Amino acid sequence: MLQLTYIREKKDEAIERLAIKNFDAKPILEQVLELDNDRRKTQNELDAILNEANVLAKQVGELYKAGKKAEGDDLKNKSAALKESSKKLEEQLASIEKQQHTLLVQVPNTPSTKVPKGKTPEDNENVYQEGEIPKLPEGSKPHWDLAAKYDLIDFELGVKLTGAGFPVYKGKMARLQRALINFFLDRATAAGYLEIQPPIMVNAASGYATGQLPDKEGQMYHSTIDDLYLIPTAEVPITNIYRDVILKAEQLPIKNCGYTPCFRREAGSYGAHVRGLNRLHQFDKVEIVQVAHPDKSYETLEDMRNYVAGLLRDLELPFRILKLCGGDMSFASALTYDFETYSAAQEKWLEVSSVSNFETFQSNRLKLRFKEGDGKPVLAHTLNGSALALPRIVATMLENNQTPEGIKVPKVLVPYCGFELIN
RNA sequence: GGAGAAAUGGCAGAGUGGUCGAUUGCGGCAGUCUUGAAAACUGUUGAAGGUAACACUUCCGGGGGUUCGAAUCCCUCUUUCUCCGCCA
Repeated sequence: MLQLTYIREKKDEAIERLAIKNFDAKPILEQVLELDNDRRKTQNELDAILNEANVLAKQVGELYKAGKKAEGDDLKNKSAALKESSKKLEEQLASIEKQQHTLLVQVPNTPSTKVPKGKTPEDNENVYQEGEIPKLPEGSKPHWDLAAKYDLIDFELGVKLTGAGFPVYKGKMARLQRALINFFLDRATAAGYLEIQPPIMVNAASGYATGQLPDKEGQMYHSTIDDLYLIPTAEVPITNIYRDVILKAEQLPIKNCGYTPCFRREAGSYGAHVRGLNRLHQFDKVEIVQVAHPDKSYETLEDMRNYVAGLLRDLELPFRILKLCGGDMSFASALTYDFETYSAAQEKWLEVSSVSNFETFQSNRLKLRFKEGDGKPVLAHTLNGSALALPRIVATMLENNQTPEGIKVPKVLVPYCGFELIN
């Protein structure tokens, strides 16, 4: 959610920047400001009346104490009249605030000045590429065929147990999943991230604070009996740790990481391009989250970008980094880097990580602030990134590393899984 | 799941209808003393809205109510603790 003071002071800048996200903010922001004027006017009126009522109430008390009952009763009647108008104004104020909030939550975050213009993924800027695109020999297979050939992943069994998009990993593949999770967590802790094991169900308040609710309600699995949601990413519980928190400036930056399964309903996305591991309802991911000082958050973003690049390098996967254009960015992000690995048998790039700076967009809703000395609390910046999501890494790994003898395991994972070859 | 108790500022903990945004202690910050530190002493120390700055308003777990007036009384929800039951 954008900050009201920002809209008030820099409306034109906000409109201009939101245009890069192809969002026409003018009408909605003007309405917000109009409501803001109403809000302040109403608040002032209400405050004046409440003040009068407070003064009267005190006087009534004093008069009764002094034994002047008749005069006290007189003031009481006066006070009762004030109450009616204050009640009316309170209702009015609440309604204005609600309208304003409804509008505000519809406005996406303003993109950073570094964000390229554009509408579709084709307009994303390819800022970096590394690693050789492997040339696979004749007869190479996509990962779903390899999974079947070596009995690694059973998609049909998942359908029997749960439904489509809930695969069953078996034997060496299950072990490899575990190895990847441990490898990612070890790397993150070595880089200074505190490991967190959060709940994988959250309440509605958490969903609202990180922005999954209300607009993406349909994307989450919802246990209606207890009104809890299965998390779509560890970002939700880990970021919500800092909901309604005022930190000290010295505590920044805060670096947390966590492994969780992630659940996504992904309603309405079916077809050939989601075959195999490409898109699942349940998958595993290690997430990194940082809370940063506003002056440092873009440095932090570059750190996180380099960190993720290092993971892919160590896994020996060819990858590229895209700076997302305005049209392809998420609602809440100010700047996003997407990481894609090249899946040689499918002959396409697969998104494996997304690293973003949200600036104050999340912290405004979270009320996540920090204090410098005796200063006023200031909103902190939040950032997060996948480091990494497993399924597409596995897909790329299986396809790119296939040999006639079997599938080679990257060296860094061998100590974690205890084998060099899947056959 | 059943019975009882509780929820107050960073923490501990007073406050049961009137001047309480709240006694006090600890912690934090500033100062005095000291070469410096500690100790001691003095002062200061929540958040939101609002204002040029004041003023003013709101907040004592959340929501609602009674009253001229609520941290204090009532209703309701949530959470925590104790006992019992069940259980990995």
